[in-house]
Amino acid sequence: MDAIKTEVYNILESAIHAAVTAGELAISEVPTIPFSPTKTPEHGDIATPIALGLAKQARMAPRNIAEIIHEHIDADTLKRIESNTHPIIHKIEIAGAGFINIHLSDNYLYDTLQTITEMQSAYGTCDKGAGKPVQIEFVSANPTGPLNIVSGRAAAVGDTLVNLLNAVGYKAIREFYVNDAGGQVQRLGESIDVRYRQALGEEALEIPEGGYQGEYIREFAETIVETESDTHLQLKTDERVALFRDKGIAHILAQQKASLERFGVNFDVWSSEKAIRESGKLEEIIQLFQEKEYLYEAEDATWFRMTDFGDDKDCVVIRRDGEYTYFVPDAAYHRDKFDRGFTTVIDFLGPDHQGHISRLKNFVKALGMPDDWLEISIIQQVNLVDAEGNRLDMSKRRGQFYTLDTLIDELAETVGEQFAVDVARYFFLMRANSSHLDFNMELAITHASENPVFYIQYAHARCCSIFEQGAEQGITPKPIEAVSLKQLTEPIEHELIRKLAEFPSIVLLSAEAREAHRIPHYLHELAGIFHPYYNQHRVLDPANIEKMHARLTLVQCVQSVLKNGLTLLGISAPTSM
RNA sequence: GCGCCUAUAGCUCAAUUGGAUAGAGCAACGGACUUCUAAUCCGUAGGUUGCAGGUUCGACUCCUGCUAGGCGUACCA
Repeated sequence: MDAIKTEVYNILESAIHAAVTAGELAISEVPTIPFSPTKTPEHGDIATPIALGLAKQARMAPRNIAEIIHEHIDADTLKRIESNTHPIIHKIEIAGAGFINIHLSDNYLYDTLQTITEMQSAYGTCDKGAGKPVQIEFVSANPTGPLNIVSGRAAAVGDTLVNLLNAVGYKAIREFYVNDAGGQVQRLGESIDVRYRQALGEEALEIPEGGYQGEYIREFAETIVETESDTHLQLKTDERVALFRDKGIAHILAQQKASLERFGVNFDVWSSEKAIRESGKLEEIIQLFQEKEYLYEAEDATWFRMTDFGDDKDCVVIRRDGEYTYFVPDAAYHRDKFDRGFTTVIDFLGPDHQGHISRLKNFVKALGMPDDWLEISIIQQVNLVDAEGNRLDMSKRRGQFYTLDTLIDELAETVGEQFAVDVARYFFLMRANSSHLDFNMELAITHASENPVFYIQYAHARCCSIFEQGAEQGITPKPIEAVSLKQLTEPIEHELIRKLAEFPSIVLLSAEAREAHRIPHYLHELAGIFHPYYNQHRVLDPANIEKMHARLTLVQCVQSVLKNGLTLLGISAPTSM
């Protein structure tokens, strides 16, 4: 496809140059010619609005420009197109406001099948990223409680984006930043301490302000009592809180890791805030800021001149009590990312971190990193919608929340563990990151076509089933060289192949725009062509051997693309359902 | 008050980043299993893209101003 596109590009580009040389087109510079796949076959296979784009510069009507470009296409090429002997172009038409529509010859379709067959699981990949190292930080939930479903969404999105970036040639890694230092984990230690002492009979104790009320804290404290009894009561309170804090972090972190693993997300790097703090990097940064005169003292605290960077207020970096605010370890952490050599860093944050974006970017700028080095985007909230359409509220602090594990447990009850993960991942991925997501629990467990996950997986299973059935009848697919692809004459077969041909550009687009949701949509569309095809046309037909083999090749390609797409999403491609 | 996000079919969302006639799925209605899996397919219907302007050959997309909702705006992370 790429080679074909390039050839078409070159033909049009030289036509434009020729028109300019002939003095018929008054433009100073030939811009890049944009191509897009067409929405309807009437518009050919690919189209370009280049004539519309040149209209202003050339001071001519777009349609005229299109005509002129067409007339200046190399004479030999034109002759071959007209006589139907051109290897790739079947027809060039001017339509609408001045679109140049290119109808490709069937060779293009065969070429697509050839490419898929050759590349197999690599179909869809490319080396656009040129091996550039990219780091994606996501989830990064505080180690103070189980992962909620927003973290689940972030996990699915981040994981998939890493897959996508790697598919298009970057070297992307998954990183989880553990906030194992600071006020939140201190509160965790205090909360566990309260539950511990309560379990040992102390009364009149309350979870401190900002502490964690969750039942899991009580359970964990009771476990400590069971295994270690009351020995910790001998410690001073702050020592005991520190001990429980560390125990709690380790315990909850292990739980979070287990949940993520269950969800099919495996991080490459786990970074620790505590380690960053102990590395001395915070002091380096403070010193750097001091040298650059970004800091000043006021009200017994140290402030950063955020207003110099366009923010509406300055912010505290060292509190009155001498503690750093979270900005400092965060800035140090990002400096550390930079030092590790990533050319691009992407942070996915939760919806409650909106205020964070501009400040973090400003700190990064203050540290001298390029503006576009850090990309931050918010993964919007998730609402679980029950049968009645009611939304369940989630709050970690109030102690009642819907965890990622609960969600998968609940789904697994009806559809089994593997599909539970598949369905959850798909639902988390099918919306743009910036969109709020309504997770329809009822739809998720439906075993029918209205459930998009099953719809796509079923298409894959059907492909597999054809080969299985074929094998029973002693039919072995032939290698593509031995297949007459000309037998694929049905319009729906061409439509299917055109859709298959789109896959690599969808992958690339989705990776570069960081929009994972395009893959689920694409796969759904592909399945949406395959199912009708399957229904209308029989593949295994021993009465028509040549056609059968051509169709088997096509089905193999559909199967590959479905599988490759699902794999990018971390969703299984079942061979039977 | 200020900042970010969102507003598209009855519902949940897309729209190749400014291109041709705005598309899917649910929900509704009618039909198809002697067939490679009916977890499927075929058909019907659904729209002033929140409102008002602007930019241009062309706007769901960009700019301005409104309206409504969500989130943020800590010496918490």
